[in-house]
Amino acid sequence: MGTAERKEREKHEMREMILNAAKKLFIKENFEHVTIRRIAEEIEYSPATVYLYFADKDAILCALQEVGFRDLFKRQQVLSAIKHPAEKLRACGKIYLDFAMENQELYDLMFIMRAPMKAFNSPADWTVGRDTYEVLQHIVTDCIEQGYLKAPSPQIACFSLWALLHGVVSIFIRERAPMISKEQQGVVINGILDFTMAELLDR
Amino acid sequence: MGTAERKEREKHEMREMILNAAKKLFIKENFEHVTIRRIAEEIEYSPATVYLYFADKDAILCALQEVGFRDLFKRQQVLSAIKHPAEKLRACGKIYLDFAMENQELYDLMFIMRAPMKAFNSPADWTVGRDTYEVLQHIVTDCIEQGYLKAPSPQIACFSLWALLHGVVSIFIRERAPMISKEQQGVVINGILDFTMAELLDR
DNA sequence: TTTAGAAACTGAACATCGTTTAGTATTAAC
DNA sequence: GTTAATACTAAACGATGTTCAGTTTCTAAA
Repeated sequence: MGTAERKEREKHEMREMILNAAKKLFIKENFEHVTIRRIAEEIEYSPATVYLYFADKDAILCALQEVGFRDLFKRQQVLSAIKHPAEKLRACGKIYLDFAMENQELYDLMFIMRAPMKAFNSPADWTVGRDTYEVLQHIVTDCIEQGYLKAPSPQIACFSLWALLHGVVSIFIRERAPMISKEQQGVVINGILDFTMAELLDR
Repeated sequence: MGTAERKEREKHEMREMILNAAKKLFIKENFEHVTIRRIAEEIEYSPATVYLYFADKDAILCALQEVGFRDLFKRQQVLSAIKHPAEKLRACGKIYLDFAMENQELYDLMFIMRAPMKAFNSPADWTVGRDTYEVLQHIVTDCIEQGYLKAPSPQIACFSLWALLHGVVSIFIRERAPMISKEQQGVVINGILDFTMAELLDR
C-alpha cells in the first residue's frame, strides 16, 4: 500500500508550504517581520507545528538559501550559449549583479545574513553555493588559458572578481553608499562592470 | 557656578561608560549577547537608565560606529608620510584590510549590520564614514592625475576599489568562503592586494 | 537650614520573539 | 473495534527591547 509514500509526500509538501510562506514574507516584508508565528499564520497552522518540519528558524532560512542558489544557478545556464571566454565572463558578472539587485532580500540571506549559517558546524560545511561558484571558476580558468586574462592563479583571480561583485551589491543592499542615490545604482554597477572588464581583459 | 557644566560632563561620561561597556561586550562576546540588560549590568545601573542617555539600542550601535570610524581614520594618518601615489594607494588598501580583519566585530557594525543604520531617516544622512572615504578618493585622484591609474572617472575607480576590499573582508567575516580556511585568509588577502595593484597600476 | 521642585534612577510591567512540553485530536494497522 | 502511532496545538518558558509610575537624590531659592 502507498500510505508510507503518501505520508512522505505530504511531509515534503508541508515543508514546501513553510518555505513558500517564509519566502513570501521575506519578499514583501522586512526580514524582521519573518517570524515563526507569522509563517504559521500564513500556512494556517500553529507555530508549534512548524517545529515538526524544521529543527529551528535557522534551518528554515538555510533551506531558503538553497532555493536562492538554485535560482541563481538556473540563470547561469544561458552562459553555455556564449562561446568567447571574455564575453562569457562579462555575462556571468552581469547575471550575478542582476540577480542580486532584483532579489535583494534573497541575496542578503544567501551571502550576508548570519542566521542561516548557524545550521552548520563549520564554515567548510557550507557547500550550497559550490555549483554557482564553479561556473565562475571555469570561465576564469578558460580566460586565463586562452590568454584573455593574466593572473598569478585562477583561484585568486576568481575570488577577487567575486569579491568585487559581492562588494558592490552588498554595499548597496546594506545601504553603505550615501554618495550614490538609488537611481544611480544601476549606472554605477554597469560602470564598474565596464571598468573591471576593460582593466582585466584584452591587454 | 559650574554645576551646569559638571552635569553636562557627567552626562557625557555616562554616555562614554555605556559605549565602552557596549564595545567591550561587542569584542569579547558575540553580537547577539550585546543586550541592553548586559550593558546595564556591566555599568552597574538598571536597564531603564540606559534609555536616559540613548534613545534606543540602535542609537548606541550608531554611536559605536563613530568610534570605529575614528579609529580607522587615525590609522590612515600614517599615509601622509608616503609620497608616491601608487605606493600610497597600496598602503591605504592594506590599512583598510588590516583594520577589518583585526576588528571584525567593529567592522561588521560599521559596514554590514542593519541595526545602526535605523538611526537615520535616509541613507544619505549616513555621513560618518565620509572622512575615511575621502582619503581614498584623494589618493585615487592623484594616481589618475599622475598617470599611474587609468579610469573613466575617479568616482568609479574609487568605488570599485572600495567594493573589492569590502567584498573580500565581508565574505570572510560573514563566513561565505568555505573554500578558504581561516589560516589561508591572510595570504589570500595579500594575494588579492598584489593582483589588484599589478592590474591597476604601472601599465 | 529648610524646603519645594527638578533631575536621576529603578522595579515592574508590556509586547514580542524563538522554542518546548504536555495533552488532545486524527489516522493507520491489526 | 481497539490500539498504537502520528499530527497537531494551547499554553507556557525564558529572553529581548522598551515604557512608565514611583522613589530617591540633588539643587537652588526662601
